[in-house]
Amino acid sequence: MSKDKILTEALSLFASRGYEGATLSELASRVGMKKASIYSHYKNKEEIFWAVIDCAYQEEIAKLSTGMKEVQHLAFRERLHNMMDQHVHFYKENDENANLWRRMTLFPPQDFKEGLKAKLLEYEQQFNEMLEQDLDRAIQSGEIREVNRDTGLAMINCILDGLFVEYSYYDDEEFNKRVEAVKVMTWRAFLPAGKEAE
Amino acid sequence: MSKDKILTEALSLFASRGYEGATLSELASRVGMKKASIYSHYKNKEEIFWAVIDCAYQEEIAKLSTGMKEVQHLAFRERLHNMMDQHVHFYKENDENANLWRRMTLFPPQDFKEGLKAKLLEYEQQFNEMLEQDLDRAIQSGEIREVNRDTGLAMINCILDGLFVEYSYYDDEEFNKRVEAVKVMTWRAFLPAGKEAE
DNA sequence: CCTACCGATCGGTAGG
DNA sequence: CCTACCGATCGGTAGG
Repeated sequence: MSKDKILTEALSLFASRGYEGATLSELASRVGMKKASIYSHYKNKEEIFWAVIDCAYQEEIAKLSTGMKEVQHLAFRERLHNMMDQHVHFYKENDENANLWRRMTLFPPQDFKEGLKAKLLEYEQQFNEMLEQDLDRAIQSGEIREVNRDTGLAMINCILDGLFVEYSYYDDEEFNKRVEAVKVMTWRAFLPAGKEAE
Repeated sequence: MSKDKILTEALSLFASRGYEGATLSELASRVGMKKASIYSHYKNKEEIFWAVIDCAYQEEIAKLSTGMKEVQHLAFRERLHNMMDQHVHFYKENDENANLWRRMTLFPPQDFKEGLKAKLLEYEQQFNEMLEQDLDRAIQSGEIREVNRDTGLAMINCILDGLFVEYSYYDDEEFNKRVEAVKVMTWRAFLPAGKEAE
C-alpha cells in the first residue's frame, strides 16, 4: 500500500536529514508519486512524522521485552553482556531506526519536543523496570556486589548511551574493540568484593 | 567589532538550530543589521560556519590541557572524578558550545562531514594522549589494577560520551544523581583486585 | 493520483 | 552598512 511505502521512506528521510531537512518532494519522488499526492494519504508533514514515530516506538518496545525475556535464565554477567550486544546489534541492523531515535532524543524539532520526551521517558521506564528485577536478583544470589539499585541502573544506562553515540563516529573495527572493552570494565564495576574477573 | 558579534551569535544559532536551520536573516537581526550586510564581513554562510568551528575548537583544546595540568598532583581516583566534573561543568557553563559539538559530532551537515570528523578525532587524540600517561602512572604506582591501556581509555571515553548525551535529556537533579552514580561505579571498575571502595 | 498554482522564505547579489 | 532584488525551494491547496 502506498501509505506504508510513504511511512517507510519517511522514516529513512527523517533519520538522515531530520524533520525540517526532510522535504516532501524528495519523499514523494522516493515513493514514486508527486508531492501533492502525498496529501491524499496524510493530512500534512506533521501527521507523517507522528505516524513514523509511533510505528518505530511500537517496534522498539516489542523488541525490548522479547529480548529481555530470552535471556532470563543466564547469569547476570551474561545478561549484562548480552544486553550490550543486543543494543549494538540494533544500531547495526537497524541503522535508520536507531539514527531517528538519536536525532529525536538529542535534537527534537522545537514543536514536538514535549511529545517526544514523553515517549522516550516511557521507554526508559519500561527498560529500567525490567533491569531493576535483574539487578535485585543478582544481588540476592551474590552474583554481584550489593550495589545501590539506582546507581547500578545509572551506570548501565550511561554505558549504553555512550555506545549509542560512539557507534556513529567510529568505524566498525574500532567500535567493536570499544564495546568489548566496555563490557569487561562494566562487569568489573559490578563484581562482588574479593572476587576476581577471569 | 561586528565581525566578532556575528561569530558569537552564529555560534548560538548553529548550536540551537543546526547549520541548515540557522538562517542568515535571524543572525542579522540578532546582530542588529540587515541580512545583506553580513556579506561585508563574511563571504557566505559556509565561511561563517568554519569561523565558528575553528574558534570553538581552539577554546576547547586550551581548556583541556590547562584543566588536566591542574590536577596532576592528585591521586588517580580524584583525577578521574575531577575529569568527570570538569566535563559536566563544561556542559552546564558552556551550554551552547557543548551543544554545537554534540550536533556536529552526531549530525554533521553532509558537506562538512569530513572536515568535522578530522577536528573531532584530533581532539580525542590529544585527550587520550594525556589520559594514557595518567593511566600508566596509576598502574605503576598500584593505585589501580593492571588494566589494558586501551580498555581503560575506552571505558572513560564511553562514560563521558554517555554523560554528554544524558545532560540534554534529564533535569539537573536527576542528571547530578547519575553523575555521582557513574563516578562510584567507574572507580570500582579500576579498583585494584582485593582492595575495596570505601 | 495529477497539473498548476499559492505565499513565504531561503542564500546570495547589484549597486550605491 | 542599506534598499531592492534574484532564482530556487519550501509546505500546502484548488480542482479535477
